Amino acid sequence: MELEDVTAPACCAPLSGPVLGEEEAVELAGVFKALSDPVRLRLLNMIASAESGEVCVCDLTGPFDLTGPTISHHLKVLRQAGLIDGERRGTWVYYRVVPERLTRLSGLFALPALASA
Amino acid sequence: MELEDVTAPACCAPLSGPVLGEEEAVELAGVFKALSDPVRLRLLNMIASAESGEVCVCDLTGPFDLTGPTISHHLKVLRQAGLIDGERRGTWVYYRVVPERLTRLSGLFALPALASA
DNA sequence: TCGCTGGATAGATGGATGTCAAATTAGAAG
DNA sequence: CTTCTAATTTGACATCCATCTATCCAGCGA
Repeated sequence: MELEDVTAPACCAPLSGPVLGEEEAVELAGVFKALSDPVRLRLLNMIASAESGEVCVCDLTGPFDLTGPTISHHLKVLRQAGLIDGERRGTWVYYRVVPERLTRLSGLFALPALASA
Repeated sequence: MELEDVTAPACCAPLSGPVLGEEEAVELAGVFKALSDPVRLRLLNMIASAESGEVCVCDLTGPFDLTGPTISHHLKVLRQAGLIDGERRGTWVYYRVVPERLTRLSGLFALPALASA
């Protein structure tokens, strides 16, 4: 289940911060691209709101009118973005969120006052 | 400079919240799609970090190795996502961020504890 | 070992998207 | 009115992406 994390040093400085370099912009855009699909957002929502903190893939296929491979593809994209992490236990695979990744994004949209005076 | 805002009722409930409906997911995904391009992220960054709170389009074209129409296109996407707003004054057009829109996004990534016990 | 099931991968395809060149609109100045 | 500049729109093109079908891999049990 190892998968290269392309977005390691991404973000942390708010969008209104000093200057967003081209490289940082590319990395950040990658994360947002992973979030730019309704199915992936719902998948992430289901995983993030799970009572046990994790969700079996077998429970993620049902709610969607999509084939298994498609769901698998979306989970892979979320995984590559570093937003979720998966583990195989026996026959089933379980996914959970990567908390640091989500809380980091939160700080991006802070605004510095917008003092008009 | 009027432009339909497709994302009006989007967001507010955190991603780890109850259940993300399909419609909400589509709207939210639209906002993230607008943020999923490096050029647009840098544009938003420049606008959000402007001293005066606004930036002339004429100052946004230079930093990029792109043509005017392309920059204009990206600004339109950000505008349609409700992230920025533009105003024409004489010959020039000035863009500024829509603060509510950015601060809203911030709350999306809050996590409820992740209590493993 | 064989077969069954859950999940991932590979390849193909239709639709979306970033980019540019050319044409168009909006103001300002002669 | 004409012309020049700033910015957007239009149309075209290459690329990317979500989805599918078919295939393959990993565990479990008989």
